[in-house]
Amino acid sequence: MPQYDWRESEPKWQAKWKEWEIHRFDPDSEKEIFSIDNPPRYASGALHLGHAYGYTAIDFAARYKRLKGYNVFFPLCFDVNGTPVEVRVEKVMGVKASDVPRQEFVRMCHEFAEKHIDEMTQQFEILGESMDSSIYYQTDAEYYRRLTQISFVRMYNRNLAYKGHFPVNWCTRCGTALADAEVNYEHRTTKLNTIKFRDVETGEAVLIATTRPELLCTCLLVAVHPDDSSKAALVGKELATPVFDRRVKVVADPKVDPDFGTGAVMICSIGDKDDLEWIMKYHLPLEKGIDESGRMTSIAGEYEGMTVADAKNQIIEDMKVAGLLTDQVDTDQNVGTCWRCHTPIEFLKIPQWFVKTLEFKERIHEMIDNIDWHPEFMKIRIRDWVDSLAWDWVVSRQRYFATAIPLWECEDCGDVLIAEEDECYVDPTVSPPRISRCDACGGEYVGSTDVFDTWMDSSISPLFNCFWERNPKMFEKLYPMNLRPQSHDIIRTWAFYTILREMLLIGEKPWKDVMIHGFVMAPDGRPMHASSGNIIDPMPLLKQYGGDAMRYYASTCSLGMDHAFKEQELVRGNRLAVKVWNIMRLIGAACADKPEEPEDMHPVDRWIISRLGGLVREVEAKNDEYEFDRSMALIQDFLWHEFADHYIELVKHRAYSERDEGARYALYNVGLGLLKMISVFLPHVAEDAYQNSFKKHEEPISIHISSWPKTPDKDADAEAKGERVKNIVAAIRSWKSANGLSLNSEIARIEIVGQSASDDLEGSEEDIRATIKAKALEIKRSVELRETVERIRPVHNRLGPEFKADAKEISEILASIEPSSLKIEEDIVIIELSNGRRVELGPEFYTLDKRLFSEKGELEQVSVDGYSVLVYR
RNA sequence: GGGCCCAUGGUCUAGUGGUUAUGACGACGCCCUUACAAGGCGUAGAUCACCGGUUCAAACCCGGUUGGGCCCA
Repeated sequence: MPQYDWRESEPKWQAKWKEWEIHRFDPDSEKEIFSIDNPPRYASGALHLGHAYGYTAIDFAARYKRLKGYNVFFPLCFDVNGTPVEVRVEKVMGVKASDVPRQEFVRMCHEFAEKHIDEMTQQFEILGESMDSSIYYQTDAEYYRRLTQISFVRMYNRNLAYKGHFPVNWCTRCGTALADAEVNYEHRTTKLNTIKFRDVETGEAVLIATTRPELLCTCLLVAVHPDDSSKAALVGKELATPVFDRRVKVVADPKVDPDFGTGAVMICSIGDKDDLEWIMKYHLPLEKGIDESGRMTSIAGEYEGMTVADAKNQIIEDMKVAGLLTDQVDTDQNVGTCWRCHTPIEFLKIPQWFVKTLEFKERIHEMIDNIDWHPEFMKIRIRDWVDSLAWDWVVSRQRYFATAIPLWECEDCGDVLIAEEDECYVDPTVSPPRISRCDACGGEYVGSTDVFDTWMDSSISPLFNCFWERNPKMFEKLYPMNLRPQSHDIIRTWAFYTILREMLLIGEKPWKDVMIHGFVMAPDGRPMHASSGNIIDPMPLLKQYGGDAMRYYASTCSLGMDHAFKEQELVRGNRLAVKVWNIMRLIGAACADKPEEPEDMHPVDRWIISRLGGLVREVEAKNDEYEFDRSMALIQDFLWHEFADHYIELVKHRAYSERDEGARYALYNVGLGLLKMISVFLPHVAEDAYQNSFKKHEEPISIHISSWPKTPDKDADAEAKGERVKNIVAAIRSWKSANGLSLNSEIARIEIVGQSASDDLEGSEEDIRATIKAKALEIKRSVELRETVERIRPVHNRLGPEFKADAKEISEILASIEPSSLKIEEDIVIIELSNGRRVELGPEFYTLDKRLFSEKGELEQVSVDGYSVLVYR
């Protein structure tokens, strides 16, 4: 007996798909396009479960749309930029970026990333992802970075980008500015120090609590709450700081929390965003106590040159010795940290390039509203983010491995010489400016050593995909794209920046739909973190279960939600693949020649065909909303139970020996329809089964470029009839099993008793008899046997609307009636309520479970769908 | 502290006003039905997180509480 072996099958079909080029986007085709703004995979090398799930969810959309007849644009792409690569190169190569010549370091980064790309491409293949290498890109290539630069030049020339001189988030370890989106907040415990300021006039001590005593050297102001009566006398006074003896004024400000610390707060330049607000509000000068590398400046006097942490410890020690520190307690704080290295950020005033954001909030909102968000509630998240923005987007970084900012600045007067568009791509640290001397002052132009935030590259992925600035005709044809798929953690970055950039550059939304998927969590439901030791490597799982099994896991994850990883779903995925393969093998055996649609078909044949049509419509509806978990649940339930357990069992007797055309036609077409729908999820086993059982009768070289199944009109009559046959047969099979009989054991005789049984089951008699292996089958209107009521059941949804408040009591009385004492006349049940009211209930308000008895006991009875099925052993 | 989402048998999960509350994995029992024992038929196992409210009727709608996740401050 042959068995499905995914180890052999999966690599075989992966190689064939490549050979056949079936995932190719055809730029010349007239077919409607479905384009996917695929997230360029970050060039880190290691595949994690989140990738395996996320890219597979996207692949579901790609494969579905291909079957629906679209010319699908689904690029293979990699993101090869930025600090993470730099950090890893520094670690792996044991170098520091600042110690190596700039171009040499950049070259090392390129090479490091490049090494991973083949491996990552292979990982995608193992997962059966249908990305197209003919529309490949990677973000560190000059063909890509050229567009980043052109887009900046254009924004600069339209006054949408500018150099700003105000404080920015600064990572002292990475030595670069960071956007708000790159700042994470971490809970930390730190010391809240109560220190003594001195009233200059009276010499009295004034206690102030602070977590950052090292910033005393830039203390500018002390604030108290205006309603704080105990501090009212201080307002307007002048205080002297400890250690540095700086003179600062006291003001009353409602932002002060009178219950925190001592109720008096010191304001320095610049400890945190609150300080910054106060500095703006009171027009205080900015003093630079900390430098770019995180060391104290000369303002800090004897602490100059120390790191922030050392300076803090030292100043606390010194104050202790001097008796200026009165108290130290633990306090929780949220500290902003660098997204990459988790170093606490500082606010430093270092000139940076900005892209205007704040003045476009309204237009961004309009753009957001014009996009379909899946799930819908993700729209709320991006709206909240837009509303919360307080600063423009800082796009310059003081790093190396990223797109160069294409401009030169005059050494003397700061005049900016921006590159011409046709100069791009240009690295101004290498290429000389086109004008050697500054027009204004004759000074020398020096190339900018700043690079772009890598989101400046990522946020034009739709423009790159649509051949912007390369092929206007294709751009017209492709833009806007159909779908942006991504995870929810980068709504504030990738999704937001892309909408902003395309709005500024094109004036139109980048995509019609956005699909946001969640995270794969550890099996315990907590996030996977190296520090928690709960990271699951998908590669051994892929080796153990295969690509289709991993894809099955992905198909169980609902859109937008986080999901605890469950290995049991891979087990189930394996089993489903085997089941699919076996079902299709049976069909192949019965359909050596292609069945034609016959004039007459049995009710069960018409039943399964009609039901498939309904399923296809439901699956389409779910797929169109990107709710692939819903459609997979529908498909597998139908395939395994309705089709395999019921329909196939019902027609086996006809399909083989009799070669009944109706059965073969239904088997073939329902089987192929199901196989197509499931090929979106399990592409390998679907291809294998297609090639084995269908290909010889079908045109398409692969199931993945075949057409989506047709949807025949609903045949309500056949559906009702088939359902009854199914239930009768299932009940008898179940009865056999319960009685310890093997399913192929013979039964002497079956009688099916019911008012309309002969009409209902017309044409299905032989399907029933042969399937349950009864020697004789008879259908009767009634039977001369004693009938007893076993149970009476209230119909709640009829009783409720009719009897309102009394419904509950009526239900209880009905359910409590002893069946043997029940009196029914003309189908009317009469009961009496506790309040004395007499109620007459028609048959619509209750159902009766009945049982037939033979005095001799030679038969058993099974109730199903209102029929009595009498089984004579 | 704010926004969004979630809470259903041992585990994961379906279920947006009336159901004997779905299925999967696991457990147990029976059955080798010539597509499949990686199968089939069953059994056990859930006071639907908690407290209030709306309603004739709530797992489902509303309010609150607790716990978890994501994002932000």
